[in-house]
Amino acid sequence: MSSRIAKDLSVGQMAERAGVAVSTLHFYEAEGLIQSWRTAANHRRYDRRELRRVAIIRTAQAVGVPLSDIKAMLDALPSGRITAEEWRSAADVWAAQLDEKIATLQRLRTQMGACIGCGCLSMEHCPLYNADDRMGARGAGPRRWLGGAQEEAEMDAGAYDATP
Amino acid sequence: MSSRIAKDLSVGQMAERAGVAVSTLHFYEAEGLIQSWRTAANHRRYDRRELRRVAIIRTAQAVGVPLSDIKAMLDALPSGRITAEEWRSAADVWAAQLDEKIATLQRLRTQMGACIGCGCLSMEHCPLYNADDRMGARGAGPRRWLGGAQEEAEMDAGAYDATP
DNA sequence: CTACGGCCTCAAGTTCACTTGAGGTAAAGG
DNA sequence: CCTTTACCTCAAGTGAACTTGAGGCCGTAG
Repeated sequence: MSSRIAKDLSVGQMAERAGVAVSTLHFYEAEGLIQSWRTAANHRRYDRRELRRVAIIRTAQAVGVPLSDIKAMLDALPSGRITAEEWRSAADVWAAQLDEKIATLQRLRTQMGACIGCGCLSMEHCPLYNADDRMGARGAGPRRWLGGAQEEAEMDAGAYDATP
Repeated sequence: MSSRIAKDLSVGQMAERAGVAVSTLHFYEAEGLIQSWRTAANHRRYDRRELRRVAIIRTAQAVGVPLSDIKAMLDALPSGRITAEEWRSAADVWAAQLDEKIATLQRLRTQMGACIGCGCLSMEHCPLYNADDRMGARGAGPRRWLGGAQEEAEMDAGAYDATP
C-alpha cells in the first residue's frame, strides 16, 4: 500500500534512463502516449512503469510503426495495473502486424541476398511486392508503410542495353 | 543489340505498375533514386529495371529505412548492368542492418507476447532496449531509428499503486 | 542574496517524404 | 479546329515527429 513517491522519476531522470530527450517526453505526454503526475512545484513525476512504455514506443518506431498506431495499441490497455490477460490480448493485436513487418524485412533481405543478389535480374516470380501492408496512406505528407494497392505488380524480365 | 525502346515505360505506366503516384516518381528521380531518359517531347521513359528499384525503395521504407540510406545503398551499385558479385556486396552491407531490424522486431514481438505478456510487469532482464541501432540522430527533425545512446537502460521492478 | 541548475509553458522552426497547384507543351481523337 | 489526355516544371503546402527558443518559477550552494 505504501506508495514510495520518492521512487518516481523526474523528467530529466526519465530522459536519461530511456535514452531520449526531455522534449521528447514532453511531446509524448502531450500526445497522450505516456502519463505523469505533478509535484507541488508543478514538476512532472513519472511512475517507473512509464519507462517500459517509452521502451516500447521507441522500439516500435525503430521499425517504422507510426506513433498513431502505437498510441492506439497503448490506449487499448487499461491505465492502472494490467493483468496478464489484458497484455496478451493487446499483444495479439500487434503480433499480426509485427509478423507482417518481420516478413517484409525478411523478404527484403532475401531479395537483396538471393533473388536479386543472384544477378539474374529477373523478377518474374518476385515475392518482394507481396507486401500489401496498407496501414497509413490517408491524407498528404509522407506515406509510411507501403500503403498503395500494389495490384498485380507484374514485372517481366528481359535484357536491355541502357538506352541513353 | 536491338534495344527495344518501345518497351520502356512512361511515368504513368511506371506509377501504375509500381503502385506509387506519378509525383512520387518525379520526386525519386529528383532525389537521384531512379533514372530515366527523355523522349523528343521531353517525356520520361523508364527502363523496366527501374521498377525493381522502386520495389526495393518501397519495401525498405515500409520497415523504416530512410531514403538517404536507401540511396546510399543504391548509389553503391554501378549504374548499368549489375553483376551477381556487385549485388552480393551491396546486399551484404544491408544484411547486417536488416538483421538488426529483424531482431528488433522479434524482440518487440516477444516482449509483447511473453516478457510483458506474462503479466509479471518486471523488466529486470528485459532485452528490449538492447537495440542500439544508431543510424540517424544528426540534426533536428524526427529521429528515425532508435538513434539514442540508450546506455544502461536499467529499469527495476516493483509494485506501485498508480499515485494520482 | 544572487547565481545556478532544473523544471515549466507555449510558439515557432526543422527534416523527411511527399502532394498539390499553377501554368504550359504536344500528340491524338471527334 | 478544338478538346482531351498525358506529360512537363517549379513553387509552395502538408503531416509526422520532434527540437529550439524565449521567458519565467523554484530551491539550494556559495
